[in-house]
This record gives sequence, structure tokens and C-alpha cells, in this order.
Amino acid sequence: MGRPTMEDVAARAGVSRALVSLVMRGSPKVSEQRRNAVLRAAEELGYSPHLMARSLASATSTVLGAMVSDLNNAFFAEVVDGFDAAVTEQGFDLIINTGGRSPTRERRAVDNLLSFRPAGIALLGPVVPASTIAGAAEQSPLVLVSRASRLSTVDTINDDGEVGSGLAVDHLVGLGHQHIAHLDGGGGSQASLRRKGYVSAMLRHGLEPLVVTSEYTDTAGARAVRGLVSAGGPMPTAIVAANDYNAVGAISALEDAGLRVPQDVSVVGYDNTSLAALRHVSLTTVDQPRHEMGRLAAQALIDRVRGRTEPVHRLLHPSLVVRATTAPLGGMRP
Amino acid sequence: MGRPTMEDVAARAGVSRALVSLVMRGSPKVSEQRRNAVLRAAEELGYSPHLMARSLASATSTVLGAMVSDLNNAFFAEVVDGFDAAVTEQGFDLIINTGGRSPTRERRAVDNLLSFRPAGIALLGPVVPASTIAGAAEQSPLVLVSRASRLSTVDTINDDGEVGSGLAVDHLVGLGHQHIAHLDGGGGSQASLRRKGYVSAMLRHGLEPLVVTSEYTDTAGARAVRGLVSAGGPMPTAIVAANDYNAVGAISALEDAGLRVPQDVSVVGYDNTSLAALRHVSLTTVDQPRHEMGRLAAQALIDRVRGRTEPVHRLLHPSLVVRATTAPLGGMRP
DNA sequence: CTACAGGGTTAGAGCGCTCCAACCAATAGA
DNA sequence: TCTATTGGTTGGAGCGCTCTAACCCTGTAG
Repeated sequence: MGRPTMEDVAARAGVSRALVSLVMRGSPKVSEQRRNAVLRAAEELGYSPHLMARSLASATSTVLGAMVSDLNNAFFAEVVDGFDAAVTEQGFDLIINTGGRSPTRERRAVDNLLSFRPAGIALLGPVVPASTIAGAAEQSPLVLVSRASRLSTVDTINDDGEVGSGLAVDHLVGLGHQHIAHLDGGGGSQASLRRKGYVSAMLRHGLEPLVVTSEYTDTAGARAVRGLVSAGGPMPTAIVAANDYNAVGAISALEDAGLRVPQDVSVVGYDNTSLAALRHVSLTTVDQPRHEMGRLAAQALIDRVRGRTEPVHRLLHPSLVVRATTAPLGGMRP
Repeated sequence: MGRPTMEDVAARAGVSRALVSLVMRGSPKVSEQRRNAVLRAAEELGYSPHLMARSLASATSTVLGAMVSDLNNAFFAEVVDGFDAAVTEQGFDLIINTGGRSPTRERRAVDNLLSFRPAGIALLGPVVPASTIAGAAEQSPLVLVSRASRLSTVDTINDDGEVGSGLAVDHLVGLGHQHIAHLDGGGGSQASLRRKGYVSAMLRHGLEPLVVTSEYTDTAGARAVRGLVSAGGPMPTAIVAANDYNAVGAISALEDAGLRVPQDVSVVGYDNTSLAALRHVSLTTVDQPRHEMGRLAAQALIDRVRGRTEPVHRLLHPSLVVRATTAPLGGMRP
């Protein structure tokens, strides 16, 4: 599949290779006439520049990489959307990778991204140890989304998980609930912050926290609720779930146990993924500005590339989206 | 961020650059002693080979690219999982791209992938015109997933959408339904095949087909059902939706209209995405072996790289997954 | 003692591109 | 007329790597 090179285009257009290079990079210092000749030749040959050779020669790259910890989580898909939009707007190219929520695979994925010598990389919800992140940050500008870090060499974009869980609790308390449980996200990114926010909000309201171990999946959410039910104690009247998937799993298990949502138990999710917005699900949840987070991450990276050195740590304000899975205590659907 | 080069490693280990190259590629013709010296030096320097330089020099690439038309569709996320697994198993590196269901953006994404001069590329559910695909296929081995093509230069991996819709209709007819509507996927990949399968199955059963224009999204599904309701005619007792998202939207709209699923109307989706499997959704749907399709796509590409020239066109058998959204006509949930 | 083999190692060219310095008009200023 | 100046163009070096061919050993056979 011998693709044409710059040399071929130059020969066909009757100019030098350097001139072709200038045209390809959109330099203003080329006469109209030659520019057209070159463009025509390139068109006829089906030529397009070899990105790798370019970045090798220029020692600069227009490639930004993104390692997505979990492509199956709609939250990240939407962050990627924003990231992609900002990246392409600014003339960079995006390549994506995935680590499948496994530290080992994520590490490999990050190394892979780095071996392209990108201008920068973004890690979306990584679960690798901090040391891996620090190592990667030595090799390339790096921005973290949905993962905190104090390193001065990395930028971070997060929503304030503490505030977010607080919003959920406040909402439920406002509806009269007192017995509110939290399904914990386990080792997932941001899980400990969300738990912390839940606990302190409960204490602030003079209520007793109840944290149930779980994970960021629907099966884990269902399992946690089944545990709660079979434990036999008084059932909470409301649940603050680890995230939307977890919430949906919890709802299923509640319904299986004969408890209606929201009449018997209110449930709040987290992330406001497209799943929560599905009318059939219609989940009350905490919204993170996912698209915006993606854009900010891209911008942080690009600013680094352009020379910024002080770290940027953005903490975005989550907001509550009230839908149909929460209702006043003992009451009707509003 | 001047990263170390092969030269640096060679100097530190007291050997030549070529020897380092041999070690990095795992050549057997290097003495234990030197190999260790090189590996130690590389380790100390934090060296890892520059993938672009390597592929430039060797004129071969270990990179496979995948253009995903829609990252927000769980179907593709799952195909990517399988693709990724097979690709990494065989020692290739995967980079992903997305085109956001827009022909223009998809075209750009494909060009981008090609500018890395990958060993091959996969297009997952592309909506670009066939000519674009043909053009890309001239530049690189290419496999299509969820998109048909007769080109002898491309491989294709598809499920048999005609059979799939047929399974859905057969299932519904078996439950006693006669008035079965199809929500059409519009311009989406595979949509026309699914429609065709629906129509011919209906005719085979001596029933009258009813095709309603829609799209591969939940809002479109809801809109289509609202249209059906407000049209005033007799409501179908069953619906074969364009895909799972479309089905979920349809269900919401049905419930809004006071129709219960499945007691009043049965609904079948398509794709068996993780969404359908959520217990809260529990959608009867047509399963495509997504993971398997990803693996087959990877294998097709790798075989091309290894020299195969005859095209491979795989048509996989879909199967029906019966869950809670279908029930006998006029009857109870089974 | 020379020739030969062959494992281990290395220099050098080259992959497709960028970028710098040099070059070549053609025009402007003195 | 001669020197600057400017706008356009070009050769050549070099980015980090691979790969071929040549090389240098040491060991064995002639």
C-alpha cells in the first residue's frame, strides 16, 4: 500500500520537498501559483502528511491522548465528547485508549499513549496508583479527570463530590427523610469524597449515617440493597447511591423486594448520565457538568503545551437534578 | 521534558545504539551480559521506545485504529471491549477515535487514524458514504462492523439484521400478537436490514406490516410512539423497536400514555446492550454477540496484515433474549 | 599455523518529515 | 550604479529508530 510521500508530490508539482512542506503547514510565504500546483498534485496522488514523521521531525506533537478507565460508563463517554470537541477546535488530534478499570491494563494503556509522544494526556477516572500518575506526568503534560492529586505537575478537573452528596442528603432531608443510607463506591474514583460528603451532611442534620459497601455497577447496587433487606433491621426510607448505575441496580432490587420507588424508598443517583435521563428511568441524581469537564481538561492540557507551569485544580459545582425517584417521606409522588 | 533516546541508553550501557535496538526488540542474538546491562540502563533512564520513530523506520506498524461512530452507544463500547482484547493479545496497540454519528466528523476521524499509518483500521457502525470507505480501504486494511459492503478490499462483521427482526416478530406472533409495529432506525447502520426482516416476517405470517419512521435514540422512540398514540387508530399490541435505546424511549411514552408494558403493549429492542440487561429495564431484545464481533474484527484485520487478500464477510446469528417487556396478547406477564 | 565458521556487535544509510541557513530574483533606497 | 531589503524557494541536516552489511572475535577444523 505504498502511500505517496512529500517527495512524490514535490516531483509531480515540479517544486522542492521543502516547498511542499510549507504548503502542507499552511505557511503564508508561498506564492498562490505554486501553492495551487502543490495542492493539485497532492490531491491527484491522494497524499496526506505522515503524522508520525511530522512529529518526529518537529519534536512537537499535535496529538493529545485520553485514557478512559471505563468506556462502558456513559459518564466518561460524555466527558470524552467535551474533550474531543475542544481538542479538535484547537487543531489537535485525539486518540483514545481504555483500561477497563484494571490498574494493570490502565498502566499499559497509559504507557501506550506515552509511546506516541503526545503533546499531553488526559486520564479519565483512572484507578492506577498515584505513583504511576507521577511517573507519567514526568513524561508528558497530564490532566486528571475525576481523580484528585496534589502533584504540582498535574492538573485536575473534578466535581466537588463532597458537596454533591451533601446536595442529595439535603434534598432528602427536605422531603422529610431521616433514615438515609449511602451505597459506597468502594475503590472507585471519587468514592471516598462522596462518602465523606454524605457523612458530614448527615451529621450536620443530626442524623445517623449508614454506609453500605458497594461499587460503581448496577449489580453491586442490587447486591447492597439485598443485603440491607435481608439484614432485617428497619429499612432506610431513602438511599444516596454511589452513582447512577449503582442507583438503577438498587431500584431493581428494591422493587424485587416489594418496595416501591419513590413511594416507599427514595433513591438518588450520581453523575446524571444519559441513563438517568432516560424517561423510563427518570432518576433523581447529582449532575456533574460532564461536557464542560471534558472541555476544561482539554484546555488545561493545551495551556500546558503552550507553556503554563503552575498547576490548575478545578473543582466544579455539582447540582441536583430532581426527577421521579424521590418523594416526600411516606408520601405520594409529588 | 526531553525524554531519553536509544543513544542515551547505549552510552550509559557502554554499547552501540544498534545493540540497544536489538535488545528492545527482544532479539535472541544478544549475550545475557549485554542484554542485562542495556535493560538496567533503560530502567535507570526511564527509557521506552519511541513508537513513531520505530514505525517510521521499520515501515511497519503495530498500531490498529478503531473509529467508533458513537461512543455513547453501549453497543459499540462492548464491541470495542472485544476488539481491544484481541488486539492486545496479539501484541498490537489500539487507538480509538470517534465521529459522533456525523459523516463529516467521521471522515475527519478516519483521516486522522490513517495519518498514523496504522497496520489496519476498523470502522464501527460508520455513517460515511461508501466512497469514503473505499478511499480509506486503499490506504490501509479495513474492516467494517455493523455496516455492509461488497468491496473486495474490505472485510465485514455483521449480525444478520434480517434474521434478528424476524426472531422478534416470530416471538411476538408466538405470543398471539397480530398488530405489530416496527420503529425504523432511519439512516442508522443496519436499519434497512432490520426493517426488511420485519416486513418479510410479517408477510410470512400473513400480517400487515406497519413501519413508523424513527431513529436510534430514546427520544426518537418516544416521539414515534406519541405519533402512534395521537394518530388515533387502533394501537398496536406489540412493537419491534429499532434498537434498545429506541425501545426504552418507546416504553416511556407508552407508560405516559397510560399503556402498561407488557400487559397492554409488548416491546422488543435490538442489540442487547447493557442497558437492556439492567434489571430495572429488563428489556426483551435481540442479542448480537458484541464481544465476539469485536474479536472477529480484530482477527480479520490482523489476518490481512499477515497477508490474507480474499475478503472475509461474516454474518453472525443473532438470538432472542426474552425478558420482561413481552407478554402474551391481552394476557398477564408470564 | 592458517582458514573458516558463526555468534555477537557495530557503523551507516534511510524512513518522511521539519527547520535553518543560504540562496535567488526583483524591487527599493541611496 | 551599487547596496539593502524583501518575498519566495531550496538543499541539507537531523528527529529516533530499524535494518543490512560488514566487522571482530573466539573456537575449531584442515
